[in-house]
Amino acid sequence: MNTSLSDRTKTLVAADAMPGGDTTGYNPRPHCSLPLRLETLEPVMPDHAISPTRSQDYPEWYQQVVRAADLAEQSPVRGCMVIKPHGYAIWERMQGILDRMFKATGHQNAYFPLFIPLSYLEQEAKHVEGFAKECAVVTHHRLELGPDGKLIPTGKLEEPLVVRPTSETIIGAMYAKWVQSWRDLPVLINQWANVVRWEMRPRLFLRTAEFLWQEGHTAHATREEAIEETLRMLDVYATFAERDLAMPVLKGPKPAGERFPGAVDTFSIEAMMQDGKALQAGTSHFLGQNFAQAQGIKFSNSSGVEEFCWTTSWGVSTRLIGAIIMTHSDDDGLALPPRIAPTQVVILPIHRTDEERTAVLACCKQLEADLAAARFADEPIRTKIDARDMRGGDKVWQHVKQGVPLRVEIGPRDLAAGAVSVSRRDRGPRERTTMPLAQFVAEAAGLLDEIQSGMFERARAFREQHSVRLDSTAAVVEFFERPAEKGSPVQGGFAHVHVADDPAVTAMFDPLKVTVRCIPLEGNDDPGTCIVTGRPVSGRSVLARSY
RNA sequence: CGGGGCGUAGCGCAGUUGGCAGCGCGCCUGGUUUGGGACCAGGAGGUCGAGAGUUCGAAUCUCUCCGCCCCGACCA
Repeated sequence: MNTSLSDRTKTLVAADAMPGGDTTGYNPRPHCSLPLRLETLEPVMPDHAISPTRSQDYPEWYQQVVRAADLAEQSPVRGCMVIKPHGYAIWERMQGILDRMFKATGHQNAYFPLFIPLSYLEQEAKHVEGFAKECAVVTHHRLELGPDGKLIPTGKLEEPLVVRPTSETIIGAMYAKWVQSWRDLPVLINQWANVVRWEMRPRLFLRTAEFLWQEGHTAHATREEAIEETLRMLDVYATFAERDLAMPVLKGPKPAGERFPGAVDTFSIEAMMQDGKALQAGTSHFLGQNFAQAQGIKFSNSSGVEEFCWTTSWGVSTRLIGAIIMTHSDDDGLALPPRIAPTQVVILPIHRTDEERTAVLACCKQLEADLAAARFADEPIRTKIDARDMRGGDKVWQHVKQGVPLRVEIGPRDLAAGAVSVSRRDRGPRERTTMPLAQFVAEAAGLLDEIQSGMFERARAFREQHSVRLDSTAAVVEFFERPAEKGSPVQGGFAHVHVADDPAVTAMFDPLKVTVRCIPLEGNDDPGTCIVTGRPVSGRSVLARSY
């Protein structure tokens, strides 16, 4: 930004408001004083592409990252977002990988109705209680033109229909018809769908009135088999989160108060976001026979005796996109783990003349083909040539903000030298390395692998750094009330504490806005006594603030 | 649904005795540039969130409604 002094005088406020031409346009100091800027005589250059930074204003930073990466935006419908192509491409990656994992564990996809008869929801007492407050209800099926030209709903339905907040009841009703014999079991079905939960306070990806997800619903002959399924899918989610999203998670059962309405046991994977809060990134429920009894999902066992099925359900949603953002992104915008990135390598041609353009583009296309022939994570490397006619710097920053793992620039000088210049999203945005083109082709997959594991390690180190073992209520209070350190958005973190699953525990930490997230299944052979009730417990629970 | 903040060009904002709707960025065109978020010139773009009211006259005053953001209650 080579602004002359006089120009700067004219554009001071704007320069300050738009660091480096950031199109998000966030302006933290709209009334920036003129003299202050003139004194320094420095061009107002940004330190970061995203403003505010994480430590300045974490929630605002999150929204700016979503916008700068062009993932989604608010729709005209309250609480509902539009998922834009880049955001949807990430979701499609997630779908692709998870879908393969579901199939590999024996599941099939099917599709059930969006609408659920009101009476179905009433079948399971706790289930109604849990979802009643956030249901969209369809009561009419026709519109008529009123005298004032406005449309009026008419044709009242006999029985109102609920837009599914989850599909246990409608799917269970079908299972009741499908299952008769022990030979019909297990039923292992998944559906990719949208659901609606009329949330009070929506946030892009993290909590929207309508969201996309998958919901697996299974029915089994025995309790053991259903529990095994519940834990198997929890493992699938944990593997996916850690291997593909580079997001370390804790998995374990939730306390009674945090259970899915109608479940006997709810297990979750919990991830730590960069502000120290926990995000429930996936859940797997053991439903016991609750739904089977409510809906009559019965079978004759091999002895001819009629029994109720044991069912499970499990799901992850577009919330995972929010999880990626808050796990990996930095003050320059989104950073995508290579395995989930829709584009892993972006090739940026640099040229002036038409001859240069032709030669450079030819080289780019060859590189694209070479990379497609190379493999990373058992797939061709996903490459995009960005030949748009716009300034190079602008283009580079767009890809930084969109989180593309590797950027490759090819200009006439590189062409002459048979080289490329390579930048990594996990390094500084201005860092570049020049290497022979052939070497890059050979090493690209390795680089992606290094970025992937580096992102995971960094996230894990962050979580460990903000995790503590605490042994008194006073220590817990101190941990969560201690103000964030300068330059850090983190307040609190994960506290591993001995607590019983008891209302007294919930009440104790309620003022801190801290809850028991889960009781980790792994590395938790650590018996002790509950710091609130004094009862013996077999291991530590994780206390945290959560999304 | 409670508390707080806010709705003026795509984005960020200015516009307080009510009197022609502005600035910057972005966008378009032309030119000069080009290995790093360029410069010059010209241009397009707004029923000022919606409705009602007060007034000769409303972005500005009054009322109602809608939406967004933050904090709470609820949740994937």
